[in-house]
Amino acid sequence: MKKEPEKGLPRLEGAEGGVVMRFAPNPNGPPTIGSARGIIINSEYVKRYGGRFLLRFDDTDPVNKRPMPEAYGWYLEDCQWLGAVPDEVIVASDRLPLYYEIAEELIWRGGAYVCRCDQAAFKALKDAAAACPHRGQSPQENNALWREMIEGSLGPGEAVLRVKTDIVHKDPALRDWAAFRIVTTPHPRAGDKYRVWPLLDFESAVEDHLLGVTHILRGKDLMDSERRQRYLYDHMGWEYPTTIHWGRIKIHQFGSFSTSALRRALEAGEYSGWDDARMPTVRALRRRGIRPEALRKFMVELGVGETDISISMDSVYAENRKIVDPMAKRRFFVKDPHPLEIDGDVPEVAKAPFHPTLDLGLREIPAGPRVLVSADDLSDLKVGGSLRLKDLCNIEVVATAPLRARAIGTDPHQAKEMRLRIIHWAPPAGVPVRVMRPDGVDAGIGEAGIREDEGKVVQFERYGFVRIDSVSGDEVVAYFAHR
RNA sequence: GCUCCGGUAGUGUAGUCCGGCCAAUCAUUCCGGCCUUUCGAGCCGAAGACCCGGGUUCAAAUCCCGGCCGGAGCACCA
Repeated sequence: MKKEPEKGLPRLEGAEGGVVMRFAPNPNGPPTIGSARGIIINSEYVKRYGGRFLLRFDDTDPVNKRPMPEAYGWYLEDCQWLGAVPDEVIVASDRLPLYYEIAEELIWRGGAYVCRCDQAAFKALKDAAAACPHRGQSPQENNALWREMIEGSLGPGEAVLRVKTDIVHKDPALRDWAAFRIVTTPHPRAGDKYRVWPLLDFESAVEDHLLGVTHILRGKDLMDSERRQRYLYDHMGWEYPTTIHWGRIKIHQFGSFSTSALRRALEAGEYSGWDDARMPTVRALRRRGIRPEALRKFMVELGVGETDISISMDSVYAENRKIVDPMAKRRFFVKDPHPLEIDGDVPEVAKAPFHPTLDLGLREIPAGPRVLVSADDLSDLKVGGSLRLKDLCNIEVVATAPLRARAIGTDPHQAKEMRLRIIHWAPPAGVPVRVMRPDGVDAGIGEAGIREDEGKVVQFERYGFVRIDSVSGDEVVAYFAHR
């Protein structure tokens, strides 16, 4: 029996009655392209089956992956921009009392114990599949020690609460994992209100149950996490949600990156900000003029396979081009401008269409006997050679250095008959433009009308699509999207 | 060392659970050609893959075993 081919995302097991799904980042930086995948796929399933999409901040490490206060808002902004407004926002660091309650119940149920081994000692025992001396403590003893952890008579490193699993489990990764540890470093949000913080496996597992999450999408690297968490669910008599794993994602254009590494590079001054054109963040893509629909389409087509994948931004760019091409005005931008003197009849003003196929009207560009052409086109400007300046006139080059030509007509049909190469140009009185690209910065002169396009995505003809980021008194800054 | 997961064209992806419709889907990329006053868009065409070896079967991308390759976990990180 064969099924019809699925298009888009694969069916979710048991989702027919609606789903509750969450995206659960640590806000230690802004959302990256990888985060976008989580945001988009989770919210896409909720759209498809109905239900609730939750945004939960797993911000329970004040030290190693210290949350950034600004990042909470960034996630909200980027979710909204991606068309995934959460139905509810949960912040783990606001909810420690809830976790304490459950921890206590777990202790009384005999599912957890306070371990006072030092880290290395416990690891040695664990690797030998041997129980530590504290494993046999009674619930009463454990509860007393747990109180000491919370009340402060035990210091960091002196005790952790462990969930009992199977100390002889063949996979060492699953043996008696730590659920809480003592941290006295103040939390960016909670300050020094708490000194006992849950670890991911406890916090995430408990929240998923509390929130009624039905389906969890997470990285393959967290497969063991699930197996660990199931012990907790068994102790508590809870039912574990359905899980789906996906492989690691690597992007050709950005290589491997981690939020922590990006943060260090940023702090070292290597980037202008989290929305630097070179950054693999959602905000950087937005600034460059990538449309959210392009990202959604791309992510849905990627699917949710367990294979580790290495993707290229080319596919995102292709999707984006389809969206942006029909609406982007055309503009002239000349990179590395060189002056060109033209003898003869050159129109004082060029009238050029804003779009090659759509009727978006015409723009007027001041021209005259002196224009600028790009250094990239110099190789086509040889003495005796002729070409067409797009929307202006046809010329024959009479000299290089300095560059000089004579006008040989304005008719585009003539150019066509002569099979002239067509290049673009800019007026000397144009506006200086800087283009911030993932691979560097281009500078040049653009037609003055670009000043009207602030915030818009336009196409610099024969150069690529850009978003006009800012227009100041004497300069325009554009962010490069793609060709 | 122990444990877990994966391997379909350059890159992704469908098909794998329930073997035959798969001489293998779609997208992107690349290469030709057409069209176009942009090196953009559009149109047409082409190239390109089941990791390897055994086994089961009338029949294997699909099931089984072994190998190889890749990724991950074994944190008081997420």
